[in-house]
Amino acid sequence: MTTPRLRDVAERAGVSIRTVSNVVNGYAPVSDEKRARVEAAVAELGYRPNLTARNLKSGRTGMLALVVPELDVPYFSELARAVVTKARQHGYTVVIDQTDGEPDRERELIMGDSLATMFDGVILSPLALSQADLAQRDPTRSRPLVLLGERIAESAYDHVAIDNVEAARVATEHLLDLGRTRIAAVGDQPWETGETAQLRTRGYREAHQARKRKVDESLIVTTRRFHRANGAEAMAALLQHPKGPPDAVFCYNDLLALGAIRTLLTHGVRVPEDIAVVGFDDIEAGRYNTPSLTTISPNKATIAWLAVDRMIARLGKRSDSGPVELWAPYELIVRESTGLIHPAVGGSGT
Amino acid sequence: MTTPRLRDVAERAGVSIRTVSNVVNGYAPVSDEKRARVEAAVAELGYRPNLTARNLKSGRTGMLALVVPELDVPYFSELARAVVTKARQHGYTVVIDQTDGEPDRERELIMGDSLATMFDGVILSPLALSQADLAQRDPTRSRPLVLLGERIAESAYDHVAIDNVEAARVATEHLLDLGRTRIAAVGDQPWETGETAQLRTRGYREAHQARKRKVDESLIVTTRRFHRANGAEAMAALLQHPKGPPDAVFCYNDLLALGAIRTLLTHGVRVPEDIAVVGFDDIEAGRYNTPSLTTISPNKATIAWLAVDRMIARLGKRSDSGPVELWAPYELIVRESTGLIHPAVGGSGT
DNA sequence: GCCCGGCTCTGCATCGATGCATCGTTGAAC
DNA sequence: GTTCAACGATGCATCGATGCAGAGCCGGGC
Repeated sequence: MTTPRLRDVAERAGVSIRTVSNVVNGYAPVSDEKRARVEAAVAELGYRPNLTARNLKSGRTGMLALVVPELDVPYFSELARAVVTKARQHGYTVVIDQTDGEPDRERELIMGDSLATMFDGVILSPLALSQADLAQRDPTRSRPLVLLGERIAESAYDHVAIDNVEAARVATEHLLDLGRTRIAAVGDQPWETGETAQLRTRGYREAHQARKRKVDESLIVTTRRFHRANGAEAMAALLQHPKGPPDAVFCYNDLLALGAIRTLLTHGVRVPEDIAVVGFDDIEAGRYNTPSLTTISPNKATIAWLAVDRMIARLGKRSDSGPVELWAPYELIVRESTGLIHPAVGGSGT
Repeated sequence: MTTPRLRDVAERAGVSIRTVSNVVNGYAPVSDEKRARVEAAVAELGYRPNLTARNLKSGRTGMLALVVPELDVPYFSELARAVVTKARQHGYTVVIDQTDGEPDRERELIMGDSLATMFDGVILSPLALSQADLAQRDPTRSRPLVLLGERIAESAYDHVAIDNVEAARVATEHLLDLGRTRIAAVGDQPWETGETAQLRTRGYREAHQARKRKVDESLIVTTRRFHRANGAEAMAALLQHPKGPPDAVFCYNDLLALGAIRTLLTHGVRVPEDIAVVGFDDIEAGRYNTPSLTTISPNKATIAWLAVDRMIARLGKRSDSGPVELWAPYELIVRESTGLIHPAVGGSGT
């Protein structure tokens, strides 16, 4: 048995296709009698409107794509949740796609057929995509694109981010204020797609500069990715440092920090007494870790809110108001990994 | 400027619409000359096929919906990743939707218009949906639906799960084998939508029965949800138990266990010396926790694999072969929280 | 009694692409 | 030289719904 169409309902109710459409959509005035007949027919046949057809006619799908590198990275899944929730309030469905950081996959989603017709717009957290890729897009003819994160500052697109340099400086200064002198930085990525990491490294340097302290380049550790395993590995290497281990570590995200802490604890190093650790992102796992994790907390709800609002605005008006840069707030949350001992369990620290 | 259509390309290339379609899709043989002309026109105009129109004609969208309760729960995001990856290999795009456990939202996705026309099928991990809701669906006329998890065993749909009763029994027996005598169970949900939890409670009971031990009902703790906060709270309550704290805890998922461990450590209770803890799900956070978490590890890759394969099969053939039940393997992974001290950092335990 | 305005309701065209039948041309086979 | 198959290319109908213009009918006003 096939799905009933508007036409089937019309035949059964003895009215025109158009009238059924009107009833279903609550459009024009319809006499009570016909309305009742149509509604009965709809119920009997179990009619459901075909959204694909509707989309074809209207040119809009009511779907937004959210493209993130990895779904099982808490920062992204928490952010995704916020975006989905916010977009739903505006009547949009969000399709989440993960790229695994593959350039081809990101490119396909931004340039490809899907975006052109399946989604009304895309919110992208680029990882591998280069400036060149984005420049190749023709903004005047493409669907709206909102970028999340720091990259591609001078691009032709709206973008939402926090001030990574400043936030990294705040995190580093916190460690300096604790009297730590040999502060390692874990997570630098001195290559094309590591722009966010590079900004954090800059903040790390600025903090030292502001305090008139010299940066020990050998304490800046590169990691291929931002996972727990990378943090654990980097920390193991730091413990072997020729001048001895550092007395503090600024990790460029919470996963790196949690991996690093794991390594420290298994080696009998005390956190924060021997080595203090700061993370970045404020994921839930950090709040419940022992020791709980001091971290930079970007306001994910605000990021999601700004990104979705921006997208809605783009979708609404025809006026091309030029690319907009939006900054979301963040805060340093001090927990046990830098000295605060045993707060209320799971305390948010806010 | 508007998006070019097949027709625009045809005009520019001086051929028929149909020929352009053939070139774009690589269908029928086309002379090299016309092919070149068409390809040039496509490139010049920047033509992209309209997927909505294509979908309308073909009746398929190439999209599957994966519906989970909460995206930022690691178990689901890890599972989602596996499903997305697997489905992509079959040429399907997966749309992930979270329901926040709201019955209405789940119902809408299963019964509503979107499924009827926007997705070729749905893989659902039901939380709030009742048997009655599912029974109301007409399986013969709806799109394929594959259920994940334990619920609704006798439904009319394919379903993929692990043997929760047996797995819970294995986890509990592991604690009994360690010589623990007062084993708490954290996460029971004795209400309609808590079927998975109830199965785990059954396994917990069976383990005691098999060992000829009596269950202390006051050690079975109910939690509203399965988050870290719930585990922390439940553990705090258990520490106040009139007969004193238990000497082991079986938590119904890893988040509960991590929350519980956090509470224990902040109260100066040693894990596993004073209280051993077992979790369920094997999320990455448990591997890097200190102490690392002993847990039941359902094979998520297999679950995703089975679910997607089943879906593909349903989409392929017309034959209604009746609902299929598929069981995915699991294993107990012993780590520090039940006694294994300092394995290789991040060791998977496999 | 006639005309006009408003309210219902309808048919046709359209969104952009594909399935199918067909038509003209060419080359090979007899 | 004729027949026929294969090939290349095309037009029309169609997928399911909505926009638009207008038809039919009713009642009210003069």
